[in-house]
This record gives sequence, C-alpha cells and structure tokens, in this order.
Amino acid sequence: MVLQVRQGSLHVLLWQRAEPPFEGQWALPGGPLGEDERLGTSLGHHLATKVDLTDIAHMEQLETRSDPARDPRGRVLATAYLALISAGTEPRIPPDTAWHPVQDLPPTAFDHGSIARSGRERLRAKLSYTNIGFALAPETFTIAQLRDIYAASVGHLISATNLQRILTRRGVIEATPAAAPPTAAGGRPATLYRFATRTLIVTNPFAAFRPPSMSPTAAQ
Amino acid sequence: MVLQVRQGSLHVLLWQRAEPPFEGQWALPGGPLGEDERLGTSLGHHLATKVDLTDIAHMEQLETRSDPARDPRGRVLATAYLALISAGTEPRIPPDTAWHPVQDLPPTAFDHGSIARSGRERLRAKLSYTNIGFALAPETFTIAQLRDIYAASVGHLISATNLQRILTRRGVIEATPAAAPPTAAGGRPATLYRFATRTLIVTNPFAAFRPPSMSPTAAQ
DNA sequence: GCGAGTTTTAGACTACGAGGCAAAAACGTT
DNA sequence: AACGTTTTTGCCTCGTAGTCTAAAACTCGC
Repeated sequence: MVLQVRQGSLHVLLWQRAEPPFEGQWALPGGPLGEDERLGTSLGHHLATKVDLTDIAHMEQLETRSDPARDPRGRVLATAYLALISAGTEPRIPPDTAWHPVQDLPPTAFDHGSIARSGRERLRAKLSYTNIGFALAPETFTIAQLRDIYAASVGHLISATNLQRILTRRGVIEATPAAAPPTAAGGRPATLYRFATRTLIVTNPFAAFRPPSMSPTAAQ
Repeated sequence: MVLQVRQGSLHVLLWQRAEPPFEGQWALPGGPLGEDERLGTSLGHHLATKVDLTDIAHMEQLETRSDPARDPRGRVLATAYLALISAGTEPRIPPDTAWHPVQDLPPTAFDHGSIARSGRERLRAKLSYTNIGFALAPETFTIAQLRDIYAASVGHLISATNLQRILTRRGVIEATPAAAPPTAAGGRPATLYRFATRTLIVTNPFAAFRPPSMSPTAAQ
C-alpha cells in the first residue's frame, strides 16, 4: 500500500478493478510474485508501472495474509507492504488509479480495507519512535509543514513547539543554514529543517527495562 | 520458532535435519502450508506433532522471507512465526529435536539463524511495552522468578524492584491473595503474582505525540 | 517610519514514568 | 534474642513529554 499526505490528510493509492472478482471495487496495487524475485523487488517492479519508482522514499513489509477465503477464486497468499511517498511530489499515475483518504475508504476488494487500516496503524506507531517522517516530508520543510504532515498521519492535532523540541532533541531533524522561504501573509519567516538521515532509524529506545549501560546514572 | 526460558536463559527449539540440503544442521520446526489452512493454524498442526499444542501460550507472525537463494532446491517462501512456551512446562519433544540457547546457536540451515535472532529481538522489544511476559511466565510466580525470566529474555540484568513497580503500575500483573511458597534458605516469603490478562495487550502507549485526550492535563 | 497583526521560536513550568538506593518487613537459623 | 536472607516499600533523581506564555521577526497599512 502506497501512502502519501495530500491536502492535509493521509491518502492511499487504490486501483479500480475492471474484472471480477470485486469488479468495480478498489484494490491495493500489487501483483503476482515473479519466479526469481524477492517480494520487495517484485512490488517495486509492479509499482514502477504505476508510480515513478524513485518516488518511493521508504518501504517495509507489513504482514502476510493467508485466509483461504480471502480470494473467492481460491487460495492466494498476499504479503502486504507499506510504501511511503514524500508530500509535495506528484507521481504520474494511470487513469484507473486514484488517491483516497485512508479515513474514508470506498468499498474495497479482498481484505484490502483491513490491510490499509493495519498499515496506517503501523505508520502511526513508527512516527512516535522512529525517524520515519523522512519518508513523508519533502527534502526541506518548516516546522509548521512538518506538523501538518504528522497531524494528518496520526489523525489528531500536533503541537509545533513539542514536535520541534522532540525531534531536535533526538537528532532526527536539524536546522539548515539556509533560512526562510518568502511568506505570503506576514509573520516571522520560518527556518528550513531537514531530516538528519533518510533511512529508518529507531530513535526512541523503549522506555522500560533498558540495559544498565543506558540508564541515567550509568550513562555518566 | 518456539522460545522458552530454560535454566535461566532463552532457548529455541531446533530440529536436526536428517536429509540434504543442510543435512545434520539445525532448523526451525515447520512445514509446507496445507491447501485450506491459514499460516497460523498450519504451524499449529506442525508443532502439534512435535510439541503439545496446548503448551503454546502465544503465537504471532514475524516476517516472510523471499530470497530466491535461501533454499538451494529453488524458490521457497517462508513465513516465520514466534511461539512462546511458559517456563516450567516441559513439553515432550521427539528425539531429533533439542533446545538450544539463542545466544549460542549451532550451525543452522537456510536463513533460520537470522530468523531466530530477529524473533529474539521482537520478543525483547515487546517485553518492554506489552504484557507478553504472560506467555513466558507460569500461572503464578514470585517477582524474583519473573525477574529471572525477563533477564533471560532481554539479555541483561533486571531490577526486581523496578520490574514490580512498572508492571503493577501498568496493571499488567497483580498480587494473588494466596501468599508465600515455602522457601528453602530463609528470607521473607514472597507473595505470588499473576498476569491480569493472558492475551496480548499493548500497555505502554508510545511516548511521543499522544492524542490530546491522553495528555496529562486533558486526562483530568 | 511606525504600529498592528501574524507567524515562528524559545523559555519556563508541570507532570509522569523509569532507575537506583536504602530502609523496613518477614521469614529461618543459630 | 541476635543474625543473615530475601522480599517489599518508600524516597530521591533524572529524563522526556505536554502546555502555556513571552519574545523574535516579518508584512501590511496608515
């Protein structure tokens, strides 16, 4: 499933099926696994025919669905992946695909609605303890823009002050020397930030039961 | 992969292959997927022939491996699962299987060594933010016993004081009215605790970017 | 050029959970 | 009754998150 923040809310790319089963309903892009491919590269090839491959900023495996009844034609295993596209980029997509807000999905084929919700949950969780925001944000951005991206992804309001402090404290984002973009309706110009690294890093070591070397006193 | 805390360290159940490929090396138990089965129930059936099925306290999917070269005979997809057995139970296992400490694995077949390490990492992470310990601990236990189980699973020392406070604060464990077991070499008798619920629950809402309804002030 | 409005940034304060230390509690043994 | 042992509780510190308020820096209008 391909996710992107568009117009202030999280969207998923869906493909309208032209043939049964589930004719006319919306499905996640994907396809059968080639003989000598890995699942990840296979999905990359399938998406390359629909989305510009280079636009995918991050991809990770979700889970494998194996319910024998999930496809009326018979047993079909499906391994779901989560792919993220940076806000602002506008990949060309074929006419039978469209972006849909994850909050308000149309009737979906197979178990794809359930997969989409599961992927959204994974993204929401990882935003809070990894730097996965790099895959949703453009190269450089203001804190206000990043706040809107985070808010759209987690589904509730986010404080720009808090966001800035947490992500800089963790070293996830850093201010660029380059300064402010010209603003329209007044206000102090915002400094541009960027993500320190654009590969997935777990930045928030889980709270409880840390090894002694990471405890406050031992850290000295 | 089946994990259990045995003799103070985390062990994984391995099966010694009698035939090529990887003859004589150790592999995770498992097998081909039946036509009308789900992956989870299929693994349950396979394990039932090796372990008492009722002994599996928790099972969850890990990830699906798809490297075309992971099996020299050709393309074989494998979906790894994590299964946990409570300490103290002693399932009967066939003679060609044995428990091995995860810290010190013998030469393993396929990518099973990598899968075992990945499963251990999943368990370690979930111990800190879920109640997954219920699947490793016996029905009732003392804090000292639970500390040893946690320490064996995460790989470093754990403070019994801290463990007790965190898990009771979260409501994960609760003291039983039943009191102390008879102790051998003196000391205050320990109260027996149990897990409040024995199904997986995420108890530690992730630290950052909580919805406003969960923030300290809004909670009042 | 100066003030009003707007947006961003920084600081102060509070709350909460984790980790460490030490004292108290509750037993058996000598 | 004194001692050792183990468990349990209480106190303190520290780090991080969340909120609020003030300062900073800009545009626009007069």
